[in-house]
Amino acid sequence: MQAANPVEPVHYDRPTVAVDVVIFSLLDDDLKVLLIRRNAPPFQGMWAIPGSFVHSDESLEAAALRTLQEEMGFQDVYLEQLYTFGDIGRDPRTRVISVTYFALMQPDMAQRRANVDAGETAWHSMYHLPELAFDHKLILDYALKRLRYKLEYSAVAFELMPDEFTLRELQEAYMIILDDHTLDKANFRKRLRHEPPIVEPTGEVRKTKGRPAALYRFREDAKREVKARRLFP
Amino acid sequence: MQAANPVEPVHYDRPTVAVDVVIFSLLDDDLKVLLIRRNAPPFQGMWAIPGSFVHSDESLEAAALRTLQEEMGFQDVYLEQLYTFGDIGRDPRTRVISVTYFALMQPDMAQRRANVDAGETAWHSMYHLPELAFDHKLILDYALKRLRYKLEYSAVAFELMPDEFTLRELQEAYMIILDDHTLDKANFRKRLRHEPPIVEPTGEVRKTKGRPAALYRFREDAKREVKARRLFP
DNA sequence: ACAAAAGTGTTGAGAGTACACCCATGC
DNA sequence: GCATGGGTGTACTCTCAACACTTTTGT
Repeated sequence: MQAANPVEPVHYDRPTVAVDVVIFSLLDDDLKVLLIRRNAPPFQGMWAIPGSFVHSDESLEAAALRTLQEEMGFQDVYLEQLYTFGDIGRDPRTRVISVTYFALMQPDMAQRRANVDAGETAWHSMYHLPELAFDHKLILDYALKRLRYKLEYSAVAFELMPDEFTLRELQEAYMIILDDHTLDKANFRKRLRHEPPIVEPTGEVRKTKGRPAALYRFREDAKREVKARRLFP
Repeated sequence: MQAANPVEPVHYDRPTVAVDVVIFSLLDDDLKVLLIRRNAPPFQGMWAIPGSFVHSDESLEAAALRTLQEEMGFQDVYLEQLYTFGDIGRDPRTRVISVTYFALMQPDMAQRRANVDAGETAWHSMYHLPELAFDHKLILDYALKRLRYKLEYSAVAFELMPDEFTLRELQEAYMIILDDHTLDKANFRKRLRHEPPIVEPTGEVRKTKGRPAALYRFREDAKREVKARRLFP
């Protein structure tokens, strides 16, 4: 709105603005994304990322949180803006600009989803996606790229893990998200010990078959670090 | 437009959508950004990032390119989407959602700016910014962060350099952008030799006082790489 | 010869990788 | 004891920062 000659924006033909939220979770040893089946044209019967139109009295992030509330029944998750898609033909009905977000949800949250609204929603594996409406395949590809990328340089993995976990479980999470099941156990753990350390033992253990595994939690300062280090505020 | 129950978006009260473009260039051994002085309220007399409202028949990128055309008279620059700002009160007149871009411009381009439109535009040092309208200070801070970040992992610097340059000039560019004038010459050059090499000698030299310096250019494949490696398409 | 800037080589510390090994528990 | 997974140490390579050094030009 900062044209050289500022004119009241109302003179312009305005596009519609939506938010779409890519909601990730780790369930059943797989990386899942929440999708909604469309029950009306266009793309009727196909799956889509949950979204809403942005109301004029709410911020973009508020609209994304409202979408989470509507689909999941709560909104305390990690949320980060992804990218804004605005090509002309992306919605065949009318011009829609979509500000996309991605959300990371702990598995216990993901499971107590109450399927709040009437629509048919389901977790889908990112590695076996159904046919998607609009340009949503593109959005998911991009979201995955960003998630993987953030995994390398920050401690976002925490947002997808339960409060307590073993180091093997954490390593599994990395391997699932990166789709690389060859990570070396010893080296993975060495990286966790690097300064500053991001996990700390709880003192408890989890019994498995074999030697019991120590339980860990994420350090509070590491969590703060994730937000501070955001390159995309 | 992907709500669980798709409704024609026209039912909603729609915000206005703008693009704002942060245009960087290296001039006079300084990192500069193009700003426009506002000649009407609000924020009259303050400086702002160039921008336009998005027309309903153009993509976001097209709107950003049109803004460049209007302010600079041409549009062949590096352009990348930055972030979308949509808080409620950011424009006191009405609700405006701003999709921001950042552009990198070679110095010869930046100099032949014909001050195309009537508004007062000027290059300002990123290190001595005037008071800015709206939330534009925030946008600039973020753009600088992203530029610095991209400098580390990709070869975007090329977009700010002339076609031919000496290695010292390239190092100067890095030091200006990173605001770190302690880079080691030998180590800087070693990094440039890493595979894959991103510069190649032209065979020409530039006379300075002292030993003449070999001229280099960026390799075409390195330029392509910059776009391919975009984590933010 | 000297100043000025271009350009290179050497060294040592630390990070990443591959891989082998030891430890605690249940049966 | 042995299977099962948890947990660690070592040795090798590679990257990178620090710094000293050599080379080519103009005056």
